[in-house]
Amino acid sequence: MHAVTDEAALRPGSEDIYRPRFVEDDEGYLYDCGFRDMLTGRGIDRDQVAAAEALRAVVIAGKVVTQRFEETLVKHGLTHPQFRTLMAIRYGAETGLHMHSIAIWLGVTPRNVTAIVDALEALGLVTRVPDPADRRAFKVKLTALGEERSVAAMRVNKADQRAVLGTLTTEETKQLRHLTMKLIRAVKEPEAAKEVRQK
Amino acid sequence: MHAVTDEAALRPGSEDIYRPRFVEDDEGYLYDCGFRDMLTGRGIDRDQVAAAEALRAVVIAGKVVTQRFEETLVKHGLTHPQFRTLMAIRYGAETGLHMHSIAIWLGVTPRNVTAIVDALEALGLVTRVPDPADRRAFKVKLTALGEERSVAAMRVNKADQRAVLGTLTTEETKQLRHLTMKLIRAVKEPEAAKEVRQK
DNA sequence: TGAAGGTACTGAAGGACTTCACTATCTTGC
DNA sequence: GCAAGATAGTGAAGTCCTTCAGTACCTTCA
Repeated sequence: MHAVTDEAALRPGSEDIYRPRFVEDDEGYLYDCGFRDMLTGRGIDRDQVAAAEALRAVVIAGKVVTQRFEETLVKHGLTHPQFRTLMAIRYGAETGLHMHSIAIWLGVTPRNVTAIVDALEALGLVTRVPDPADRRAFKVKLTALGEERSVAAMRVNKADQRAVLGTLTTEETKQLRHLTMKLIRAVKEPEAAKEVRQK
Repeated sequence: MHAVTDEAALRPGSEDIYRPRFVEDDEGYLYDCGFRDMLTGRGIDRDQVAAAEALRAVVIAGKVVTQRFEETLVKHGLTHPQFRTLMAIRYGAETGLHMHSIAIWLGVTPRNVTAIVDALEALGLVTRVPDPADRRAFKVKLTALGEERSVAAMRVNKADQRAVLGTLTTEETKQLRHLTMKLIRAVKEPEAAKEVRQK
C-alpha cells in the first residue's frame, strides 16, 4: 500500500484546486455559488449566465469523474485510458480488436491508441497479433494476465461508478444521459439537432 | 483567413473519430446505440449498463463541448484555457487577479497558470504587475489589446454556447446543471452527498 | 525578534493527447 | 491487370496539463 494520496493531500499544488460552493436555488437545483457571484451584476443577461453555468458544470463533471476513476485505477497499476482500452478489447470482440476500432471506442486518434497499446504491451497485458486478413493491421488481444487485471479493475471501477452515481435516482441517471447526449448531438450533428428543435 | 479546419477535415487521423449513433429509447431519451450494443448480452446487469452509459455521455459531452469552443477560438488566435483565463481576469477583478485565483477559477494547478499567463503575456494580452501588498505575488491584468481580443472572443463564444445549448429548453438547461453538479458533489464531497441521499 | 510553518510562483520532468508526414497495404474502377 | 486513391499503423514534434522540488516571501506565536 503506498500512501501517495495521503502525502499528496498535504502538498501545496496537489490540493484540490476546484472547490465549488454547492448551493440550491429556489427550485432545489444545485449551482456553484462562487461562479454565479462572479458573473452576476456585470450586465450579462440571465440566459447567458444559465448557459455558462450549465456548460461549465458539464465540463467539470466530465473532468472530475475521469479523475476519480483514475485515482482508483492507479492503485491497480492502470491509467484510465489503459483501462478503457482493456474494456474495449474485452467487450469489443473475442478475437481481438483492430487499433482503429479501439480508437473509435475510446474517442481518441489512432496515433494515441498506438501509444496506449505500446504501454499495455510493455506491461504484458495485451499482444499485437498480425491480422491474416489484412497485413497492414493488428488484432490486439488480452493476455491471461490482461484478462485477470481487467476483471479486477472492472470490479473496482464498477464500485466507483456506483459511488459517483449513487446520489442520483434511476430516472435522474437516464435524464443525465439524455441531456448530455443532446449536447453531444448538437455538437456532432448540428443539422439533426436543429430539425428536432423545430418540431 | 486560414483554411486549417477545411484541410483538417479531409486528412486521415483528423477526422471525427467518435461518431455515436443517436437513438431514442421508448421513453424518448437519447442513447448511443453502438455503445449499448457492445455492452448488452454479456451478463452485465441493467443498472451498470445505465451507469456506464450516463457517465460515458457526461465525459464525452465535456470533451466535445470543450473541443467545439476551441475550434472557434483558434480562429481568434486563442486556445480555450487562454480564453478562460482572459474571462477570469475580466470577471474576477478590475484590479487584476492573482495567479492562484486564476488557477481556482480554471480548476487547474497554479503551475499551469504560469504557463498560460506566459503565453498570454507573449501575445501581449496581459501583463504581470507586482503586487505591492505581497511581494511574492503578481496581479495579472488585461492590456488594451487583451481587453479588445477578449471582448471579441467572448462574443463568438456566446454564440457557440447558444449553438450547443440551443436544443435544450430553459428547464432542461437547469436540469443539466443540477445533475452534473450533483455528480461533482458526489466526487468532491462524498459525505455531504450521502447525507442528502438519506433524507 | 526570530524561528517554524504556510503561501505564491516557477523550473524540470513526464503523461496523454493532438496534428502532420510517412510507409505499407488494400480496394476500386477503368 | 494496374494505376489512383483510401486505410492501418507509426515516428516526430508540439500542446496542455500534471507532480515534484525549490526559492522567495509572509504570518504567527513563543
